[in-house]
Amino acid sequence: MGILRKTKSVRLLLDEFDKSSSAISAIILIERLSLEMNKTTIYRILDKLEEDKVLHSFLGKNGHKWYAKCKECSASGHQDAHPHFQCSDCGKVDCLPTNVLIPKIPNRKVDTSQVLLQGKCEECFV
Amino acid sequence: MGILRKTKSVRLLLDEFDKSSSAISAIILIERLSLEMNKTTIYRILDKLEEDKVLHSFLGKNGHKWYAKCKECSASGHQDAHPHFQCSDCGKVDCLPTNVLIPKIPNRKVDTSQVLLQGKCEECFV
DNA sequence: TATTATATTGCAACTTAGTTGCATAAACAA
DNA sequence: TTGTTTATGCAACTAAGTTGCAATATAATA
Repeated sequence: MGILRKTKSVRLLLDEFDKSSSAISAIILIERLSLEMNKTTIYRILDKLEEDKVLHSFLGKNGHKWYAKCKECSASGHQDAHPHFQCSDCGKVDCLPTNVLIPKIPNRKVDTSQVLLQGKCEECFV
Repeated sequence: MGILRKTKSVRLLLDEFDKSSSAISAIILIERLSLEMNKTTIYRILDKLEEDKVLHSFLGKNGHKWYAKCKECSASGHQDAHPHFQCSDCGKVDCLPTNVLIPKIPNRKVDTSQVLLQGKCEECFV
């Protein structure tokens, strides 16, 4: 089951995602909210928000978990077929509005796909 | 610098990749070769083989590192634009010969791209 | 072949992202 | 306000991957 009670911790976490349009990693959240709540709480709330399809998660370049607000996810069945872009300079991660065409693979059933692009973001690419 | 000496450990590791056409995770190698060599040695040799473009690496579904023999990598500049497929049932990982078309992203420079597909593989998809 | 310089290995200890169990505290319905 | 259930904090744990260093194997040179 997902989120059942709107606690202070849930509100604080959601605030962070409302503040920025970029994705946020669990590590960054733990750092940012270290005075407000425990890391265990953060991991648990993130899990639930994902279950509730409020957030979607994916892995960044080091295999660390990132989260972003779901927009078109609920409509398309939470497929997250959009690519994620991580800047190799500043580390920032964004969801790209583009859709990547995943080719049909013979004899296999593709359920989910993750596309991670790396390079220079708008600010670091001068 | 990459591999300089053809040691017993290097040969044993390369043997594993010659035996199977699938990708192999560092964890699996550590398990398989536990009697032959130390995990530190395995991580170090994998690093060097990747530097030498003999292997390429990518992250599986849990953020764990996987390695596969390079085939067209050297030609295309080690871009690894091919997708990797991980079976959600048996866990096996393969390089797919297909190429995924990565769309141009305005105002950004894309250097590398990773595509991980998950679903049922040929054997588990009945 | 013996010697020597250098690369490689094993080991133990460490780092760190994420998880688990349990006692306590906060939500919320009645 | 009371009682039931959910959420939280804490400490301890798990596991992938890393680091420093002493010992060993490789390969070039004499």
